[in-house]
Amino acid sequence: MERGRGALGPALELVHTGRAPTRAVLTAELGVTRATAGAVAAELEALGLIRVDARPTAPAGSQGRPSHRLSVAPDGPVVLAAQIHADGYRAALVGLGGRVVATAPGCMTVPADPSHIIDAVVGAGAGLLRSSGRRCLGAGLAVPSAIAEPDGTALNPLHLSWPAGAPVHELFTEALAKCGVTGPTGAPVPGVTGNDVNLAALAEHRHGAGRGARHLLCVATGHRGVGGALVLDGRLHSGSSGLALEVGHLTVNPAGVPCHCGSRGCLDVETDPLAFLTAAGRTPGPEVSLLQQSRDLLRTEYADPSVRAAAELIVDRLGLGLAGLVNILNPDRILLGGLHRELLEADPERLRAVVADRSLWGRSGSVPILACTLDFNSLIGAAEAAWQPVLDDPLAALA
Amino acid sequence: MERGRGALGPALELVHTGRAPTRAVLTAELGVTRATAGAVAAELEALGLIRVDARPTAPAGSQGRPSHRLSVAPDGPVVLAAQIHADGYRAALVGLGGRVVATAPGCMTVPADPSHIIDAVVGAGAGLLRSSGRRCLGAGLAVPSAIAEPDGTALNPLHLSWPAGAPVHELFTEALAKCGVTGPTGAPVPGVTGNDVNLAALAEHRHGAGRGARHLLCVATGHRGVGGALVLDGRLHSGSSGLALEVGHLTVNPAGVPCHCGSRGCLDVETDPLAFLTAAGRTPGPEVSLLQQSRDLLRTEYADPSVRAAAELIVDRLGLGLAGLVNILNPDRILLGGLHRELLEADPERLRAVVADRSLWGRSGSVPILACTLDFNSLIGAAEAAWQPVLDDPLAALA
DNA sequence: CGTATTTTGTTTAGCGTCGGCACAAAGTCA
DNA sequence: TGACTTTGTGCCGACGCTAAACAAAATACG
Repeated sequence: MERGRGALGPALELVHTGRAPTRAVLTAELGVTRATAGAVAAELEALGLIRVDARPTAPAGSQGRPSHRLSVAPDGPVVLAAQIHADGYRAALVGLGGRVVATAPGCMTVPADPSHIIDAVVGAGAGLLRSSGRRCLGAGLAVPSAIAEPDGTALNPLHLSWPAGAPVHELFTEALAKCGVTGPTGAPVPGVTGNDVNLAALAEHRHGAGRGARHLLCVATGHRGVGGALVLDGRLHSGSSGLALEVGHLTVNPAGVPCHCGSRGCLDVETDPLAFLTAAGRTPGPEVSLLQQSRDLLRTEYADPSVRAAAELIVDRLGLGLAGLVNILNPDRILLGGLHRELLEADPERLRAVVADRSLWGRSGSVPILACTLDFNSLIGAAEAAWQPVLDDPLAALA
Repeated sequence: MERGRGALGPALELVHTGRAPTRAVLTAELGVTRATAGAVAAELEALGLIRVDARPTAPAGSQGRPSHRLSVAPDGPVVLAAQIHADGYRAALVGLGGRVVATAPGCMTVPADPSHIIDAVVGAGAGLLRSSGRRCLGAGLAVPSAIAEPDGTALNPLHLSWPAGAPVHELFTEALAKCGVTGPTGAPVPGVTGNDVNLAALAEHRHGAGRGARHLLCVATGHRGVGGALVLDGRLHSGSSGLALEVGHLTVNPAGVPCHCGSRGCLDVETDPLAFLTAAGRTPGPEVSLLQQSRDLLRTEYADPSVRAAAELIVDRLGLGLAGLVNILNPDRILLGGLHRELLEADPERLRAVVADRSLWGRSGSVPILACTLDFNSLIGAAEAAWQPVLDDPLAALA
């Protein structure tokens, strides 16, 4: 008599996100009886997804029977996570709980042809799978471009020198089949594809600085342009065709530089690494990434008045853009990544003040603005997206 | 053995929105067996919420056994709907299916003191309830101001000359108790309060031009300023504290007039009725509302070049604002109300072209932009919000 | 005109999931 | 050592559904 089938998914998600360290809190979080929570935990353990400690652990200074700790199975199944960025690609195996199980050395090839690069990164992931010998339940790919749904084409892979409309999802699926990345049924695992900032936001919500937020807004800039993402009640909001949160074309400087969108003074061109370097009077070199150059500048020469002034200028513009987003989305937390994160950490108060001042209700209850905390959050996010079917229905996903 | 308790709410919602005209389609829509759908329908009928026709109706040119029509119970329970606007207030009783059962004559008093007006409108509604003798299950109030959640205070009741922060929800709840608007338990019915544009969007989604949209964006202007609303998967998205979709401060004219928000050229001041009248070179008179004046001008003098030019100017700015929202929210449908609706109908192609041109992915797949179709949509929306608990769990709401 | 077909609705039996409850286990507190 | 607190399990029944057979009411067709 197997019990707790309906609660299986929610329960796994609670353990996955670390919100259910014991069966007792699982009981409370699920709102079921102890009997059900126990059965659910037993079934998840039988499925090889979670581990229930044999020995109970007594928390200091508490009475009652000590509870057995619940955790993600250390040798459980994994998903293949892949990321393509301006300078190369990266592949990894990620278990439940966002644990990186194995990583392929990050390759630094300029990703010219989409099909080659996707084959290469999936090949690297497949190699990790073979050498680790672990079961694979899914695969996710993060790409620095808007991905149209449901076709899965990359609409603006600007700094990848890919053709617009590249069929990323199709290529990824084919590569997974070609490289023999198969699931429990023997068929190739399903592949999910997404924008890197979107996936990073998902990862931060599950395992990083976004934990517990109901309406999480994420804004980041890595190379050129600015990306945004919104996680609502734990699910990525990607709009009706995957193109939501293209925040780069909010006007933040009416007298600013022209943007390819036809307007001028867009967030995209006014707050990215190039804008910062230019504002600081530096000419970017070709050797390292723009993000790296601006990060270095910010960290080593913040005392220089011109650098500081440039940072403040960018912060003010970013604040204006964030305020606009706050007026529209009313998030309960904002996370910043890439250069925006560095700018926040350089002067947290200035950015918060601008946002509070320029958003309509900022004074009454201002929004917490925090830095992303997860390393490789886009990669972890790709894994999260791949885990989603398992979290939604563990039994179906393992069948 | 009562069957179909869990599916009760979804089933009622399907009948409520007219998407389940017979038990057969109810079966299909719910994804359950005919047995369950039949039991659910029987139970809803027993609760007095829906009606199952005694005689079957045979659709022309179809074989098989003709089905019995499902409809909302004509003499079922109602909710009290109330609306306060710049020129007065309105009260009505609304049944399931958005049917207005009774209306109090719209009162045209300038609503100076919140407590008096709310007492008056609830009093009018209570009078309707007494004379109709129908059961009341809830009450909703639409207000032309952002309403902060969860406290229910009106943050910017600008054209009501109310104090900012007026405790609208509290006053509404008190008025309901004072006027003896009681539910099945004998206790005063719960009151829900919301922004008028938000509620209008909800109503349009359930019964109007928004039917079937998964991501519905609504933008409207009635008097001064511009309001927005977003309905996601059938639920109003009001942000983490009820303040989302304050779309009025998107920049649509960098060289425009200053706005009270500190910026200039905001949607709020560049596309409202006053902006249109001013652009057409007219000085607004005090006798009728700004909306009425601009509507009259648009309808009767559209041939006048200055009027037409003003309309096109406003349409271009509105298009810019909508394009910004499309980039951020990626809705699958846009609905316009108030003057914006009139402007759309005066020249649909121009607005659609501007939005397609200025939104990032507008060319590939442009968003349908339609006019609101429901009369008194804010009022109906207040009723919808009041019906929500019943739709979520009919048994609990009737207990 | 009668029979087959199609579609709708109902009845009955049964199963899976969960809650309720009693009981057991493993610690702290006095 | 015994009372208390908290965690975990076994058993039973209730509830909410599915499956499948049956019944009903129309059209289609020979």
